[in-house]
Amino acid sequence: MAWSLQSDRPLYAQLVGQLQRMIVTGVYPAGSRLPSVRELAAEAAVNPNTMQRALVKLEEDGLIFTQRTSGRYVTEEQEKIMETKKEMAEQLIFQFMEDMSYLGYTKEQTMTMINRTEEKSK
Amino acid sequence: MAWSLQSDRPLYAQLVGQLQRMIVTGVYPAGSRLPSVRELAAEAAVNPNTMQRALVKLEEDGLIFTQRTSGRYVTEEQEKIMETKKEMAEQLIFQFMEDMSYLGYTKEQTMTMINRTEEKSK
DNA sequence: ATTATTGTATTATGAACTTAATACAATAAT
DNA sequence: ATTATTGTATTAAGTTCATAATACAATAAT
Repeated sequence: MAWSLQSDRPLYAQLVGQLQRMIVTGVYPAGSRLPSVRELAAEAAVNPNTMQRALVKLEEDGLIFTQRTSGRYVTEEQEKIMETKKEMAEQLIFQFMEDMSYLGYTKEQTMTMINRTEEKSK
Repeated sequence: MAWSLQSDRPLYAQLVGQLQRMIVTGVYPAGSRLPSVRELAAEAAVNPNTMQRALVKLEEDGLIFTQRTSGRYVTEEQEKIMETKKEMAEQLIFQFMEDMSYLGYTKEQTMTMINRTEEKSK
């Protein structure tokens, strides 16, 4: 899963989302060490300050913690991670259904349209 | 449908989306006149310059046109409007399914989760 | 003990966005 | 004919965002 960044949203906000995604999908498992700020920034091709800002936000949310000069680590609490994943999915669903509703589509109509789409290959 | 604006995206971009939505859902029917820039800006509680920017974008997309000093009008082409609505829905679905896929959910799993949600009341 | 890496902080610069305050030409309304 | 409303343009100011270039203390690695 590459870093996909657009231009119509603040970078740091997008980084938060992508890092969350990497954590809840096991790219960085519970308890594992994250690459350093500088490494992550290089990977995502952004300024270290910007990556730092995203990481601080993740720490505020309790998804990662900092070990003084050793680096940052994903929380040990597997439950916290699973809960975050669930919340992310629920938020996606809620927002999507609301958007479709605003466009005038009922749940049934939306389901029908989804069924006609191609499954994303792995 | 009220103006719901957040802070993590440029205002004018959000205004474009909301205006599109109002047009494709018939709040402003084909051929009808839009409120003036100043009126729309007041409604949305934004600066006229910002609303102007959004309207220019809508005009570039061919959804509205300008009559010199009389005001702006929704396109007469009903097909154009329906097509836009369809594109908006397809874009929502594609993005949603991709996001869910990134979280590790298959189409079937996603459908199941949607089925468990409450239908939004009208 | 020395070196390298860690997170963190600071200052400066520029771009994008938004608001504010006007102003003007064209024309619809009166 | 006069007035009001229309889209449009301009200039200034402030905020947020992002990058760049450093610097420093703590500590892991050597």
